Amino acid sequence: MNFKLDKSYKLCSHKVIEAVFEKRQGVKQYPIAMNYLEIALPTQKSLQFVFSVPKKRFKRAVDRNRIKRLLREAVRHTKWPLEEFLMQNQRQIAIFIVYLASEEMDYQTLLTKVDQLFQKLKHELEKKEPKL
RNA sequence: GGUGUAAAUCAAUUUAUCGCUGUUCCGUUUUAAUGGAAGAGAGGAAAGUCUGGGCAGUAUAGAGCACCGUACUUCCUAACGGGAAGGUCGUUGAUGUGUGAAUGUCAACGAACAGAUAGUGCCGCAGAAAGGAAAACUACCAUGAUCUAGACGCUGUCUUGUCAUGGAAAAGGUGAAAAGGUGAGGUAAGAGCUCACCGUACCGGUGGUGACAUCGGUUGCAAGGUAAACCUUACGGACUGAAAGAUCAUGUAUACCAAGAAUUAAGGGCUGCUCGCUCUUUUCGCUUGCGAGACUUGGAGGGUAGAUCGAUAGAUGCUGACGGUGACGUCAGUACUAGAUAAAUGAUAAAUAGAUGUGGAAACACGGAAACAGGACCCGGCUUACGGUUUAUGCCUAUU
RNA sequence: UGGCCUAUGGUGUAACUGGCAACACGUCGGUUUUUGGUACCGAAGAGUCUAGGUUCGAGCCCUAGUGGGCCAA
Repeated sequence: MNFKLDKSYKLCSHKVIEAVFEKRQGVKQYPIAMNYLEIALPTQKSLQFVFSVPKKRFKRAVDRNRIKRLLREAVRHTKWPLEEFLMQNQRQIAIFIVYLASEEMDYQTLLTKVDQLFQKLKHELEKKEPKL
């Protein structure tokens, strides 16, 4: 089980991010939305993430940073089943995570939500496999 | 005890597990990945972007105007619109002196605090009049007239009214503001008309680096407010902004450079037309001034996306001595690796300690890191947000 | 990151050089109509984003803050 989440998991390429939003594939579980796309990434990792908290809802940088840190912590603990599944099948996906709520939530609820989302995502990817 | 002001100071600590971003060291292999260890990792405002610099690039012979900024004095500083000390003025409180107008002392707080006889503008409504020493509503005084009414001592006199001419600028009302103030003399009534005192202006002496202070004198007091209205004076200011800029890699326009050649081109004017003469063009606010020019050949390389540098040891902090009223300066010692890039400091569990608060007579119990807030080239300030602790001090209240 | 603009009834805009905050639409009441609309008559509704300052007087001038918007890659 890999609990690491270092720089190589960070999605930076403008082109890939734009592509993710053009496809509009996503799973949602309040207060989090994940847009994803299966695409060849310039890394050996099978996953890359963007964490986003809108400035319109959270005016202060302190609040945005705090929520992003909590999300990153939750993802770090729950991503391993999905990552192993992708590694076995030699697939790569980019994920754009957006925080939708306008209030800060505690770590435990975020952890369960993120876990549920990754399970959903895994199901959808399993369904799609035959097409490829 | 309450409340205000000023200054100083803190912005939790420890352990375990799982992680994040740099640095150093030791390994592994496919040399760009990966494993391990050590040590480092947000603020007093990191914020607002209001300012001053460093740094970088571009521009610039010089001068004037325009534009922008600053504005009591002296000093500090790399510099400042910042700071220190001082001056003046104002407000409030306390307390004196004087018949009064005024004025002294103490304390706290505040001041965008140069110039209003350089000029221009504005001052609504109200009011006679709002800036020209002007005006005359009520009221005042004098002289004349007699159409009014009344009294008496009745050919007249007096009082009152009305009208006319003149005096005066005191009183009233208006207004934010009405042209020195108080007291006395003076006068037909009045008036700095005169006098004393007060205020103010000017001149001179003394003290101070200076703003100013103080003393004395004077044919002055006739000319308000507004410069956060235009403006005047003095001083200062080139522009851009790390997304600056440099290097690497990629490899192409005619902006750039050099040489050659040429004195040409476009538009306007003079003329019926051509030639010719003459003016303008450009330097990006304008003028003056100084320069340049179409074309050909050669050189040199633009944009997009990316990497590295720029980029973290400095006008640095702390301690001590000396100089200075102080801001601050000098010397000595000592300490200090944040450096990310859609952007690192987190999560979980426990312990220590723990303000306000709640209950209680007290002991104590409960409760629980909590306010404002997250670097983005770096420093000096200012402003704004905000929790606690300590010290000093003004005012109010209570007790002794 | 740097620069600039703006805020006025419920909505959209005025208010010139500082001097009683105006207009349209909408809202409400009435008249007309069998009823509704149209039309006509009338009324209410801001004290100018917030806090200070300058001034006799501030929507306007100055300072600080808050919200909204725009430009530069």
